[in-house]
Amino acid sequence: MSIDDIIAQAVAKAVKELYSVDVDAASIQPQTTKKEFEGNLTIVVFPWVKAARKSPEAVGTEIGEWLVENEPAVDRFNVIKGFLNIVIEPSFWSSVLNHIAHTPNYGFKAVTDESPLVMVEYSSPNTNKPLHLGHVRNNLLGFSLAEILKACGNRVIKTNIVNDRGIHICKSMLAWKKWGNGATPESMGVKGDHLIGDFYVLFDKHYKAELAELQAKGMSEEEAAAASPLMNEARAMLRAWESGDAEVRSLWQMMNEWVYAGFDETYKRLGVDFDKIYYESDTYLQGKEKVLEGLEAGKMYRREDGSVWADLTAEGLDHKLLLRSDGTSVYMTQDIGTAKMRYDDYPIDKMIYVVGNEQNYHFQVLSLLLDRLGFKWGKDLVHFSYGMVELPQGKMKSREGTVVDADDLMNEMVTTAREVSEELGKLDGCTDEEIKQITEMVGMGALKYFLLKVDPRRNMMFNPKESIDFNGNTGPFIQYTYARICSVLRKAEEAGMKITDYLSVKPGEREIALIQRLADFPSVVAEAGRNYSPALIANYAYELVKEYNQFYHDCSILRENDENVRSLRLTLSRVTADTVRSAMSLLGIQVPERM
RNA sequence: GCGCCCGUAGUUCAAUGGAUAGAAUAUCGGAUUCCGGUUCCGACGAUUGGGGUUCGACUCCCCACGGGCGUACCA
Repeated sequence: MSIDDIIAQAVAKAVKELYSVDVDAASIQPQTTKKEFEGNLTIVVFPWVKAARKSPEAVGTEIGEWLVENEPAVDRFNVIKGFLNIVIEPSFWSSVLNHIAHTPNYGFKAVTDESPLVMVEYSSPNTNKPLHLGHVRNNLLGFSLAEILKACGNRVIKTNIVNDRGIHICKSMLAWKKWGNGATPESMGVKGDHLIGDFYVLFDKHYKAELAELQAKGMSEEEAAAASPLMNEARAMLRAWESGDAEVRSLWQMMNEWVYAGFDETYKRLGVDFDKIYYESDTYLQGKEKVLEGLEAGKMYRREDGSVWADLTAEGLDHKLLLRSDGTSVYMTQDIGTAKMRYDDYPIDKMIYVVGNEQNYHFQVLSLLLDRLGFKWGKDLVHFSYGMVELPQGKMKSREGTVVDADDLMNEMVTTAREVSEELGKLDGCTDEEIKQITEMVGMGALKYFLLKVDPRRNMMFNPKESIDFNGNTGPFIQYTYARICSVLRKAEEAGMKITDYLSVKPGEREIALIQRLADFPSVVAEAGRNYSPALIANYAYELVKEYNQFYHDCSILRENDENVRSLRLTLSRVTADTVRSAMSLLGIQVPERM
């Protein structure tokens, strides 16, 4: 049982005995005492003031006195306004540390076949262009969320839905056919996803030129768009694709394979993966089927032009198109089909979609539609809605060419990590292979930490220069602290230092603060799971290393002569290192033993 | 127009309805003969504005102002 639980239960008992009020101990959440007051844990006593018919100060004092009398872990207390600050018996903290050091895996709930099954969808790229910074945030959030949910005792299936069909793919295909001269990733020495992206851009360039030409002849913008031969050719290609035209299909397949090979490389470097990948080319027909079923059951309606709609005005929303007048599917239809396939494949308890907040409306509608179509999980689907990433120079706009490419970004981060390390002379004496590994960890760690430390729901500013700073609230700073602890532990081992019994040691203030912080880790993970927030873990990791640095600054470790005190400090160091590594791994970030 | 989200130090981010709103960075000043000077300590500096609910509001409600996103037979 944690110290928080011990105090919460004791307080509940005190309130019951003193004021005859029944309180659920779980509802009492002791807070860490602010540093300007004396104490370790703080209880807010306002909730019981009314029942006690006494002043907040009196209630705090009475509960405090009761605790000192009846709870051995409590040494003394003070009351300020309605806040009861409790000082825990110092030697108690040694046993807390000992308990943490001997609890495997922080006491996280083990995952069994009975555990809830959560499916997390993330990444969800289009196959007509390479991944960019926005996808990077998505991928990192999705992966980290999956790790956190696993630590919270869930079975997790990571899934990806690849948008591999539609007019946008046809544009790339058409451009390649017209102007590609048989180019392949091999012949051009370019990653497949970039090659296809280039042709997509090329299509757009020609299309724009064509529009300008037509408008110069006096057509309106709309007329020009409808008349554009290039666009009509792309539309024809989509129809040919839908009807299963062999030539179009084989071109489509070949080009998609190139893109997947490129994506795989990017995913691998990002350190993310998937248990099951779905393709919209497989799911869109199922969605169509489902919608037609709904139409028959009177849950949807058909308009004169043949298009199929759902009336959501009763739910306070608008009418939503589900099948075009030509019978083809839209995005929503595909998502319905994808949901159906997934729930056919897995006994899912909870579905989480990691998708940007520009699609909030889409998921609101999807939830209603799935519910209406009889999917019992529809109502409870979770849209993990995250904010956009902006840059110091402004927003990313693909039309203006200000998109930050994921591969370029990763290269840049690792190169910078290497430059900084070399400048500081940190990697002297390492082999090339070691340098490569370390700079990869640091560069990627900087990128990941910076993107994950911010509350996912918020829009954020990504500043590459700031992210790789070895100081401040950054990945490298945390990695550095970890490496330094490893260095201390190595030296202790080289010197043959053994861990002796430290249970009788009374830790000092610094040590207690660090132990208390370490003891918080499991509840932080649980909180991150409840709130779907990797940022809580990231900020915890930072707070933890800051706490360690203060301890490190004030207390000698290797030079301490009392071997029991030294044992306590070595154990504290080891547990801190383990916790840092564990927290960072929940973010998908690796930590180096030297850097 | 309508709907949703967001407004916190110069800047980037924190703060389950709880104490004097915390960090980082930048700027200025200081400590550390010592386990990695990539450390530690201090100063400066903020809740967009106006009402309301509450013992207590950055947080909840209303209004105004400012920003973002959506409202496609795009995905």
